[in-house]
Amino acid sequence: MGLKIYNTLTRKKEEFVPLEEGKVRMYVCGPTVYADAHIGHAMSAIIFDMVRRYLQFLGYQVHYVTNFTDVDDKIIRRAQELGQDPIELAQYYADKYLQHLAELNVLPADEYPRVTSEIPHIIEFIQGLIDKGYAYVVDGDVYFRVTKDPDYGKLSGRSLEEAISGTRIEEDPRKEHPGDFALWKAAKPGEPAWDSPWGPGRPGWHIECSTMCIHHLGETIDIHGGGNDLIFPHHENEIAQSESLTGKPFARYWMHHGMMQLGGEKMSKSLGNLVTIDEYLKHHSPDALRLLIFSGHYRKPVVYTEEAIQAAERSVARLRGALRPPTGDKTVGDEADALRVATENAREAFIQAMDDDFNTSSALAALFELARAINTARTQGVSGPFFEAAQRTLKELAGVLGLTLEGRKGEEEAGQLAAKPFIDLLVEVRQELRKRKLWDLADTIRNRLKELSISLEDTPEGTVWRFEDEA
RNA sequence: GGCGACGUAGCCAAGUGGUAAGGCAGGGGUCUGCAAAACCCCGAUCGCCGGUUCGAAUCCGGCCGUCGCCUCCA
Repeated sequence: MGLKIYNTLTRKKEEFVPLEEGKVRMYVCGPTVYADAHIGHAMSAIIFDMVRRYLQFLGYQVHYVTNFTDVDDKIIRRAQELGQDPIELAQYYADKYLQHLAELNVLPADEYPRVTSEIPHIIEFIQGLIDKGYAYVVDGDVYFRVTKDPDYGKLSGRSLEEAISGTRIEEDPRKEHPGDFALWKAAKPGEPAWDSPWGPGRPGWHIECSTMCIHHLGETIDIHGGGNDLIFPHHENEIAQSESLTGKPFARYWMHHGMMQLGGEKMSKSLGNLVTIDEYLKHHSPDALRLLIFSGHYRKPVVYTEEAIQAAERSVARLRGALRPPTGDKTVGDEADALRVATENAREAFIQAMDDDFNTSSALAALFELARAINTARTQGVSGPFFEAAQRTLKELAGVLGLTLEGRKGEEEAGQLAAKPFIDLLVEVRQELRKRKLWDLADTIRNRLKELSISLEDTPEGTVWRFEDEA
């Protein structure tokens, strides 16, 4: 068996074999930082976080690099509008994005290169292409010569003619071929610029990723990922540049995920149909976003709606609920045995699903089945090692998907802690009311607490209460 | 116009040749003073039409619909 990954380059699922045994070199294209990131960006980070976590779960040592584009036309324009320094603006949004990723439980990358930190390498890269005849200089700009690259178009599956016919590429008489793309852009007045052999300027978009990738991970990497909107021209051009320079395959597996949609269209900054991560986190949990994303396949689009995220929130609550403590004391017997078997089955089903090109939807089904088995066992009075093992497995496998199965933390919790003795007191009083069969008053307390997001459950062992975000 | 993906119960969604996972919502039941939580039971023949096959949601062709890329984009 083993892991299979769908490779955009070959349009097939392929068995995953890394370049170097036990190690994976992985690069994911990060955002251009000129505004608040939205949950489509979060989705990209979350999907590759899951890929990375699963590879680590399988025992691979993963070297994970993702970048920030911190110099480009949009950043410059936005900075000019705001009267700010473009590099500082980019820095601000990059920092904010990193903080959001942490809140979303995305593991930090090993490196976060940026355009501004790679300029010398980029210049060297471009010079290498010029020396080999793959690039040419015009008025301080440098362009890649697509006609010199025989397999240009192999990733996106379009020929050079197709790539340009019917497109809206502006004819630029200075370019040899309309498909030629900029490696280096001569600086206009007031723009950030670096000295280069071709005059002051800044890198084009595609060159940065190629350079960072090769610089930090080597000439051939295992996995190169991004949204499917990057296939053309971005990744196509990355391949062209990189392979023309090194003569070696650039990436062995190209992974592309589908887009997050809002209102029937791709969520995007240019369309303005977006939910920022900031906004999302004010109302919903990180786990719910993961559940929404992973309930479908990563290569398909995800439609974001308020209803969908609330359904996901309830699904997460179900998984969390399975982590509640046992209530009985049966440590052995048929019931305990059944739970042991269910645990083993869940692990197996989870791995089988994930091995099949990260079929998270199917993997989640295995988690829900395990949750049910745990709940059944709890009702039957099972506890002890098998119960603990089942819960540990649920947490572990959920963790591979980056789900924490924990309630909210931080400021809210501080306030909640302070309220605890008072809630205990109310619950105690209500118990007394129930003993005296004063149901009206007892129910009033329960209802009023419910309005404050505190739910009460009367069990045979007594009343338990919890803040609604917790298990 | 070119390239590509998708269309499965009320909603989300796996499954891609042998008679349909899972989640949310809904209905019924067990439990409960009533609830809640949990558990049990109930639901689809897979966009439409035609073809291949002993057999298709699953392969082929056509049609309809949705989305993505072809321009900055996760």
